[in-house]
Amino acid sequence: MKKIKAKTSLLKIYKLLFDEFGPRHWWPGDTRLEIIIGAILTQNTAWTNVEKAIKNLKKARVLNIRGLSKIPKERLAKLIKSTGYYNLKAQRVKNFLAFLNTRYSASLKRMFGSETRVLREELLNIKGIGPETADSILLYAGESPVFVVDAYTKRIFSRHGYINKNSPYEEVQDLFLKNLPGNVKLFNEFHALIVELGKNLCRVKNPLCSRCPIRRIKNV
DNA sequence: CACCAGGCAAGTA
DNA sequence: TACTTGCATGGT
Repeated sequence: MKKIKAKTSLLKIYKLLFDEFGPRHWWPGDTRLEIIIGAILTQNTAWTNVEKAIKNLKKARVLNIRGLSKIPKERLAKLIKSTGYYNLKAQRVKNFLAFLNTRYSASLKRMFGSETRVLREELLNIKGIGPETADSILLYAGESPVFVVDAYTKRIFSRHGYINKNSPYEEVQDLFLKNLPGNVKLFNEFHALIVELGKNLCRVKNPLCSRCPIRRIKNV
């Protein structure tokens, strides 16, 4: 009977990544609204392209609830052009503001005062906000203990045998929720570290990528 | 030149 | 249910 070693705990992996990359200081953004808009704009897009758009919105003085509510969609699209999919994203930003204005009478404070599970469902009902964007909003703007799953999370943790590569979003999320303390700061940093790892080391298809920090613990 | 980037929705089979 | 495709600019 061969002994099967337990997998390295997620908390150990977190510590390993933190030692490797250090604090990521997420989410970059001055206000909750800026974080929310950034979450929409960064969909399938490099963050550097989002920074330009955020700067444009600030310069045009529309990065606030009233400004984004009133600005014509066409003008908004021009301001966020650098993020790609600009027509689509302009509509998505508009969709969020319409929701915020009608459901929570234009108050982020009231919105985040809502119960997390309820608010998550409401956000998912907005056209253009899927699970990753909704959870990013809840964690980084709302500071709720929600774990954000992205393509890197699935790729890395399926490659290392923690999940199947085609596991649905909520199943991957549960792995982290059930094996980590529900701590906002931890969830914040862990997701950011996973993105950093994905960007730097795990792009190759080879599952035995020797430079991967996770591999430094045997049998991970 | 090809490929990817902190996805999502709608359409097809 | 499980793929596929449109969306589109900017960096490497």
